[in-house]
Amino acid sequence: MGAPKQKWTSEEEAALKAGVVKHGVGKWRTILKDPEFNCVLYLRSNVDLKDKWRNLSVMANGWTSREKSKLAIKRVHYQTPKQDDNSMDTTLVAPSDEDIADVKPLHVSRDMLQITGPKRSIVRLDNLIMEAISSLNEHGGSNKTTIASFIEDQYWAPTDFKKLLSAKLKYLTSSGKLIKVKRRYRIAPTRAYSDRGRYPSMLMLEGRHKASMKVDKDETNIPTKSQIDYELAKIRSMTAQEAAAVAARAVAEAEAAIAEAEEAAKEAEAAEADAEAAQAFAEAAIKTMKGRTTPKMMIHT
DNA sequence: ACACTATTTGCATCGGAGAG
DNA sequence: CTCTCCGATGCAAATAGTGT
Repeated sequence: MGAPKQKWTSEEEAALKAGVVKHGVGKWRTILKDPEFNCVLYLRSNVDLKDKWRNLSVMANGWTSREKSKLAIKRVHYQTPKQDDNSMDTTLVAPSDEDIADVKPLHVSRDMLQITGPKRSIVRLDNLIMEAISSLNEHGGSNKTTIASFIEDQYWAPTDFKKLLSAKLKYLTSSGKLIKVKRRYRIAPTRAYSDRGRYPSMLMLEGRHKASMKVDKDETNIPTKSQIDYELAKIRSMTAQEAAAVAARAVAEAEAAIAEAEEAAKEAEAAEADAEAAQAFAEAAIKTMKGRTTPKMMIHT
């Protein structure tokens, strides 16, 4: 074929993984534009990134090249619910059995479950939770136990699944994707800018995006174009060793971020446990009160 | 000026070719 | 057989053009 094969170096692989951790799967252009990874990946195109990620995913799942061609990254066609992994639109349109949710190398995030079925291998817990709530379709939402049972019935869950689930529920609630009422979770209405399935990204820097920029500036730290140009110029002048060092640093930072997130999840879980204990105590107290009062005097809660 | 439609542009995926 | 490259394709957003 045209260009000679350019084998992926470990630095490039690391940068790609770090990029996916930072920006998510499918954000190839964004990863490429990120000054943190561009120094290593500047020789690659967005298609290259996608291809390599496909390969990594296949390897991580132990599929052969034959299976790969049929199964590798078949999933809901990207555009239909075009979105970030965290977007909740997936939950509204539950994937069919034919679909394969995000296929990712296992080490990128522990926030996924292995699935015993022949087609699915790894899906994000976020999506499973949304799928569970949506499928259960219980009036007033579903509680944690029901959601856990639903997921465990269908998928292989890791030993610390309950912990992960609590943390994730907490996170989804705090981020507004779920609404928690009396220990039941239900899906929150779709947010404005996710209805097109696109989250703000570096692409917004491009001229034609500027006019329509709706991003809350307090939430994003978007560098100016000149800053990016400067970074890119700096990066391009680096030697291979320097570039590799920058990539390694990027990976280390990404790993640190993951560790931090996991720590935060643990704290969230502990907080939730406390809250649940308090609620249980309150309910017990109310029951006691009810037992002591005549029906006429019962306080309506 | 505004609304609507057509065209262009950018990005992502799929699936196959072929070098190594 | 694996891994990379590449063409075809589809979708969404931006932009240009046109009518009222």
